[in-house]
Amino acid sequence: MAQKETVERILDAAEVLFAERGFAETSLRTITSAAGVNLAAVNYHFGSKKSLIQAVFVRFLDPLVDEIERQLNQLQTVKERLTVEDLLQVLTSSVYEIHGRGSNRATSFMRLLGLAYTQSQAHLRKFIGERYGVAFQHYASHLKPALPGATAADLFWHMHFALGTAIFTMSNFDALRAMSENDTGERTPVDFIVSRLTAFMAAGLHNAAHE
Amino acid sequence: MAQKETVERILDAAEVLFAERGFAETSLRTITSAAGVNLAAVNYHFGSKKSLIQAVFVRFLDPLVDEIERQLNQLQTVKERLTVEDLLQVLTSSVYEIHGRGSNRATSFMRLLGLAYTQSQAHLRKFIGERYGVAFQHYASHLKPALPGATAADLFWHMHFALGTAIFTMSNFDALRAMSENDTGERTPVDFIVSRLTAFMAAGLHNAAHE
DNA sequence: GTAAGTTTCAAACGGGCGTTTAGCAGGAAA
DNA sequence: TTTCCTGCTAAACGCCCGTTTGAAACTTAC
Repeated sequence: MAQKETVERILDAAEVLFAERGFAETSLRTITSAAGVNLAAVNYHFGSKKSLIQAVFVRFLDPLVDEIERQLNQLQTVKERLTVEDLLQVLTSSVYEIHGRGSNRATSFMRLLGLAYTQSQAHLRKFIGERYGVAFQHYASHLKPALPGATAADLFWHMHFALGTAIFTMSNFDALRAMSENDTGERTPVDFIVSRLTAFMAAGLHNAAHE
Repeated sequence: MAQKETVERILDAAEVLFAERGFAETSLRTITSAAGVNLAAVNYHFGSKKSLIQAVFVRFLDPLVDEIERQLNQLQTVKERLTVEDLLQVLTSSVYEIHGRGSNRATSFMRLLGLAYTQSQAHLRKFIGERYGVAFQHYASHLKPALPGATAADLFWHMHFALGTAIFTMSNFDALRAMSENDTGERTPVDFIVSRLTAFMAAGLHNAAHE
């Protein structure tokens, strides 16, 4: 009990602080003092800072990937060929299913996903690729029939364009919303942004098939 | 002469190394030894590491922003209302104009632009906003008539969706191209990627006006 | 109640960091 | 020739980092 509490508290603090400042910029001392545990606890329970970073991702991604898989399979029993819009919908509703609609844990974690790409943490990218590569390929395999006429190269690039749009937007969510509030004078509702984002991605993806 | 050489060599090394590893992860010792200059030279010529980071951005962005402005003005003497495609074309041809088509300095710098968003360098975002905010607004002002029917919120969000797509793709350019080569077995030409990227962005942007 | 095993803790370790300092080299000005 | 100034440099400063250690505190099992 006491153990689980410590581990859980470290993960909670690390998830928030990594998202706010990045991995290299967040020290173990900052994490452990925010979590109210001893500095040595990280190395005792996780072994190293690298392993802690990976553990943060596992705790979030494992249930999310399972939920996506579940929704994909369920949808397939109803429709034979899924549309681009279906596939994007699966992503957002999976996040909602796990965390509820207004969760800022989700947007905070999207920032982590973005950091995983842009920060120099080769071990993390390798780890994510190894652990979630199959699930990613499975999801991608549904996109091919949804975009008839697109070549393999088309698919690859347009999928990553869409991925980039989502990751960039989500990972800078708070900053963008603050800027928009400055510009237009009113706070944009999350649902509006999400629906516009998916529409943007869908329009771009469809473009892959029409050439 | 001797001075300029040292300053220039520090900027060259810093630009490459920051892009490869990020700001916090690149030490002044790494930069100065790569540049072949003394460690203290950075603080002597730039004052601090923060100022060095800003100087890297100024050296790249100042000429680029000027070129974009020039092309915008020139285009306006020919056409009264610029299209989305025109505006995107200005961006790519400005980069080409300054660095030539195949330059990897451009893609390397795009990575820096991405890092400026995602890394915790508040001073840098503030600096960029202050120095280039006006130019950004000017560019954005051309987008409004190009997308009739879009509200201010539509414009803001779709523009940042597009920005995110570009920054994410460019800043992970090498990694993405390596993945694609793994997948499809052949190396995608830069021109193909750029043209698909702009088409993706244009399709998404047009989507803002049609609702 | 005692032994064994787990978890927590304060303290220290070696190392890398950004920055500062005091002095050196060498051309320009007098 | 001397004086000044700018560019440069070796060495050191204090600080924070991730990790390790050895003992204390607590649980569990017999």
